Amino acid sequence: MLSIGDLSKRTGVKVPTIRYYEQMGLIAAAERSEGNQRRYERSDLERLAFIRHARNLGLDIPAIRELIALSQHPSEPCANADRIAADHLAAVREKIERLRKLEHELERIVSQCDGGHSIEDCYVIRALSDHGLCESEH
Amino acid sequence: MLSIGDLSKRTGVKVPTIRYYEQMGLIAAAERSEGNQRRYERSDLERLAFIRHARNLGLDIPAIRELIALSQHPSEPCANADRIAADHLAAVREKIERLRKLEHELERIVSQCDGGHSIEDCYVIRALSDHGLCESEH
DNA sequence: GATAATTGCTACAGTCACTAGAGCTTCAAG
DNA sequence: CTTGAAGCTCTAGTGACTGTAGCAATTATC
Repeated sequence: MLSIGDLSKRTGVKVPTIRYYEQMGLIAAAERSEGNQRRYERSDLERLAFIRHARNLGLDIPAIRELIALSQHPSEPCANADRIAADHLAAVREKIERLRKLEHELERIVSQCDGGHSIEDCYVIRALSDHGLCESEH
Repeated sequence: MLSIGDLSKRTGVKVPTIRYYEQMGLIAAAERSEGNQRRYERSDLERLAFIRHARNLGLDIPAIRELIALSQHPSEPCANADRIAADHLAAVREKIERLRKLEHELERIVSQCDGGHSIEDCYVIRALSDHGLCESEH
């Protein structure tokens, strides 16, 4: 039986975050000791590792909840799990695309300004004031 | 003199967002009509366009506040403006890096699962359960 | 000029995934 | 048996808005 602190140390998930996941319904409400403290088993360790891993990959809590629900029906088809991951991948790719454009624009703006003159002539400020100086929409 | 709705239509910034920017000190509190409604001038249009442009580039509100303050001292050196933009560019690049790694890992996970079998054998679920199946740390 | 539709006002709650703090109780070690 | 660490609940704060409620003012139509 592990205390919440033990579970935290073993999974790298902070104590308040574990309680938060319980509140969000990602992990079952733990058994309690006589003094009302949470006591965990090995299976909670695995569950929490699953959650942490999914969060590290950027999945949000509803998606994780759904994946957990799915994982509890081993004989069901896995199309839904596949879809969740694929949708997330698509979202990640969109974010990258968007950030790439920003990177481009910022690169261009920064490269025209070496910080060695006055605000009056500063390309950073001018570019922000006048969208016409931009190459792409954003 | 423009109403807040006019200003909104002309800049593409939503009405509540304009009020929010006022509250955050990005735009001066507007003059009011007899009936206590905000009335704006041409200069507010420009200011708001500046803010919107900076937000579109991903700059946060404290950064924008600083840029606005800088822009009001035209003869000061522009090193600070340059630094804000360069720092932001660096942050964008870091985000892209991180998302690239996620993309890679998700790609790998998704490609091993065609959605045509059962949860039991689902690579998406297995990969989330077992970090050892991952190629990189995350 | 009356009425109706739109727009505006303030203030507060909600978003997401936590994180921090207050004020208290329980536990483990010496 | 005492002390300090760890645990408990509850509330509020993060960032940049967005949505809602309940009004007041303005504009358009008749």
